[in-house]
Amino acid sequence: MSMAANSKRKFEAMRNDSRLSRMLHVLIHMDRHKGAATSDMIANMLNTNPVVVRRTMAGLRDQGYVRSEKGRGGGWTLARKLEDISLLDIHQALGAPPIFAIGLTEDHPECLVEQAVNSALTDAFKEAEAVLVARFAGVTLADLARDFDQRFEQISKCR
Amino acid sequence: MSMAANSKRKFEAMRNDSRLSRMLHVLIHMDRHKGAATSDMIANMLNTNPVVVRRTMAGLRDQGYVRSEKGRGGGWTLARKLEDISLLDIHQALGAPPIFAIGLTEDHPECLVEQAVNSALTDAFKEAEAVLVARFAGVTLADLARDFDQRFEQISKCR
DNA sequence: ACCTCTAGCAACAAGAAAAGTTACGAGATA
DNA sequence: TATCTCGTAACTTTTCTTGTTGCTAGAGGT
Repeated sequence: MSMAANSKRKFEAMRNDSRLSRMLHVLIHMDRHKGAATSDMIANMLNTNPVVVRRTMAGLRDQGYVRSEKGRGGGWTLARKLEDISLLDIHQALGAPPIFAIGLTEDHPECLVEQAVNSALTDAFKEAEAVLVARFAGVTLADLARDFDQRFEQISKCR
Repeated sequence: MSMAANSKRKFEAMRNDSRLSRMLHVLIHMDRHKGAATSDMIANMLNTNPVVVRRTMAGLRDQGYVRSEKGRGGGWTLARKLEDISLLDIHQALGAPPIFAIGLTEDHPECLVEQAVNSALTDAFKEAEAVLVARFAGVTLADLARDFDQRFEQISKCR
């Protein structure tokens, strides 16, 4: 029963890039778990498969946020404290994928109308992106963990 | 030579939704053009084909920003003045497509960690979206046209 | 030594989404 | 009536991301 792990969700092919959300989820769980988490375990948690996990976590490893160890007893461990990892860090470790689903056209670079349109749109997008990046930079995984604690407390109280 | 129009760009299938950019481009040109623009003409301008143009412009027509007329001499005309159309109007007329390429996960709605993560992310996205929407609402097509005029003037001066 | 567990990696398959395409219908005008 | 034009449905193409398989290599335990 060692390698009976993966594949649950076959369809429903993700219109959005949910890697950031997933990695944040995983990292916080890793912090609590204490002990290496195997790709298989993580894949189960995310309803995906171990190869996808390794693929995605590779970026985090390269940036020094997690470590991976081969062999028996190996797996993934946090390489930093949660308070030293921001949402922006993880976003960038994932390769800073495009934030916006809306894009510009470059069909007629010399067209002054196109230039005016693109200029207005890029200004707006840059402004929104700056806000998002600032937000991401200002939130650490420790903040999320604290939020978790509060939610847990809240639920405990209600019983 | 009447119907030798469409298809230039076969490949390069658009990673982003560029409909907003394209429609803005078209609308401003329509304002200058004076006279109905056929889907074929517009398709040529955008390096696409007439059916895609109709499909996209349908939303703008339904919201009253443009009119379409069938038959000889028909085509598309502006139904409002440029100063009465904002970028936000067009975005919404296109069905308010998703702005962000990054999404959340709902794998474990009961998981408090996931809740904490999603809460932080949605807050950030909402804030960024509010900024973008405010920007879009504050810019009219007339503003873009003015920007065009300035660029044109600039170029004329440089000669 | 050998066996098992683990990540790393490359290559391929699958599924979905957006755009492109084809085909035909309906209205308008000469 | 012939032709131009949009309206629309159905199908195809292209591309992206993820999922999957198969193999290599390293790390322990037995």
